[in-house]
Amino acid sequence: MKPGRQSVIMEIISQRDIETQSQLLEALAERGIKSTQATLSRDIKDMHLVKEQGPAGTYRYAPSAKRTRTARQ
Amino acid sequence: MKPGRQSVIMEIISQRDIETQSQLLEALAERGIKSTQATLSRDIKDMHLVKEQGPAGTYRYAPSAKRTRTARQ
DNA sequence: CATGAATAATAATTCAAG
DNA sequence: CTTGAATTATTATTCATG
Repeated sequence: MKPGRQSVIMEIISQRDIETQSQLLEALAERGIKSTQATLSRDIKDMHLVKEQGPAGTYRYAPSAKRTRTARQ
Repeated sequence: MKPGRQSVIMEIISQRDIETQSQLLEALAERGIKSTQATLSRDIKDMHLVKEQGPAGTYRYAPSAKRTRTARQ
């Protein structure tokens, strides 16, 4: 289930600002993917996503600049 | 005190891997700068630093790719 | 090896206050 | 407008379990 979920996570964060893992959890649920915060924390680490400061004063998850070639993709 | 502290934070994270704000707090203390976790959290936001996955499986603070021109500096 | 529930650890924010 | 102490919120990890 991991690959599919991670693809959808990418889609979601590219489409709208996600401030917390809870929000991401909800967004996934809306798309029929049920998971837990623990898993999302791991996915975020896997995918090299980072919580950055967005345009507004808010935080949001985004891809890290450096995509290490070490990890697949 | 903010400007000086933030400069030193930049130095520190460019020199060694900092995994947590507590570690950063200690590193600053070593350089004679005393602060608190609350302030570091704010500095990190100000400076657009992000907690990214480092080479090892570990996390570390690093500059975000996008330096918005919106904020000064 | 991926995951969830629970927990521990960490980080963001609130609430004074200078 | 910056900060610290305390608190809340959020995230990482541990400890099973499939």
